[in-house]
Amino acid sequence: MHSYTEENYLKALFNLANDKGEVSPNELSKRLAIKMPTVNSMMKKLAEKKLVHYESYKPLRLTDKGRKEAGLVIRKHRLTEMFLVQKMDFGWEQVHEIAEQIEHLHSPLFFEKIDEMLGYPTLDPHGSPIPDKTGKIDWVHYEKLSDCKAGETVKLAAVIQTTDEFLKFLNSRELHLGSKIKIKTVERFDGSMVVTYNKKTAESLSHTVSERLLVEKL
Amino acid sequence: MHSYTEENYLKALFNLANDKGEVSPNELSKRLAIKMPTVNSMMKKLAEKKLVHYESYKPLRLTDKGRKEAGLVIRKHRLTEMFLVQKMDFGWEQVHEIAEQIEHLHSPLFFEKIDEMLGYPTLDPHGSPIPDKTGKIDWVHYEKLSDCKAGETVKLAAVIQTTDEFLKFLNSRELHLGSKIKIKTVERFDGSMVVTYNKKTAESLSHTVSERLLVEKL
DNA sequence: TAAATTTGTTAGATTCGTCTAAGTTATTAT
DNA sequence: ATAATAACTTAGACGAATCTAACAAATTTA
Repeated sequence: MHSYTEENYLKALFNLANDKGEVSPNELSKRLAIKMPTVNSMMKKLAEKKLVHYESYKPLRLTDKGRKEAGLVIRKHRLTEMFLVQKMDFGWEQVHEIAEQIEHLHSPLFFEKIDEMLGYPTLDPHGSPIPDKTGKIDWVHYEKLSDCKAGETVKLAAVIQTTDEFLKFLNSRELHLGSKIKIKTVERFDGSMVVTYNKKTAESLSHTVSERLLVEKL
Repeated sequence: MHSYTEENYLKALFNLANDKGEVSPNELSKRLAIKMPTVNSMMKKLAEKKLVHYESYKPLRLTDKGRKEAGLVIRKHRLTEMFLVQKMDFGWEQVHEIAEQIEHLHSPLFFEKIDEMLGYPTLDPHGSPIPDKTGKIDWVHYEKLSDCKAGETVKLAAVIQTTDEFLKFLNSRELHLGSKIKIKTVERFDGSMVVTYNKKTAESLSHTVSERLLVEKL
């Protein structure tokens, strides 16, 4: 079993991994708000445990084992978020903090029960995929709303970089997963969009917002 | 805020306290399965924090502050147990382990929600009182079944020393909180009792069992 | 390409919670 | 009442996870 701390490093490595699966020590240090030397020594420790590939001055990569462990922690996190929203009536902007703690519980029974109560969900409340019991993620390809063109109609499928403030912002605009969005115009200048959704009058979305919204084309 | 570890010491002190509110370092050491010197230094630390009264070679006592903090941890534990049983359909013998972990979460919101969903319960699934939001316990006086006499009819109100095995034993005998128990005979020799309950034929309960069952006289 | 900057590493210190070994005080038993 | 035992304390070590200071390598910029 891994410590609370180790689990957090694994999760961060997983979440930061680019298409090559590589993460720089510096990125990791910033993400965790932990100084580089600490990260460095933890990477050596995780390398000892065969969870991370570590070589001096090279990017970090999770091993298959490390990726699986990370996936299982993320699974617990996302199942928990789903449970909090669906069974305990929390808002999608409230659940991250709580799930950050519950994800570290050691109780297969507890998470199996949650999974069952939820009907074995595959997506969390923000539209992110829930890893399966082997830690694997079934990646679905969505497009960023910011990559869509005027005239298209799309459905909001997932939200990324889900900070508290961003989710509250979406709440205030009544934008939810599943919202059907029609793109009226796209500004050349700043990439902002005018859109309509939910029978409402036109709303303007900045590029900062639209690149964090993942959509499915209809 | 107190650490996970400190919370466990406070809880153990609370649970071990006798009528004088005193606990010996040795008892505490045994309960926590932590060696005496470690307990000793932790007591000094908690004394620094004004959570424990500590004097060399004297019994330990929680301060008012310490008792409050302990009560609040126990509150979270018992609310959690109630939630697991009532809302997640766990058995009363399954919830202790999970609650031992969840009790250390730092999220007032989470526990308030649980409390609300449960309708502000005052007893946990084993009949133990749930401390209020100030950490205070509303002690109710029940009698031990072992102190009752032949001919009496009582209602099972609470179970103490609730180990896994003991609760499973009660399950196997179909003894639940609320069961109405008629005491047929009491053995002089070993204190065992023959009782009937739940329309069943007579069952024999050893003294070891009956002294862990708290009852209300009817 | 050489200097400046950023990134990464090493070395050594600190805090927390634990331990063992050894000594001291209190309690129990003879 | 003294010896034996049990309870308690002190001293010192250790691993985990963190830090700062100083140095080394890689990258960027001039």
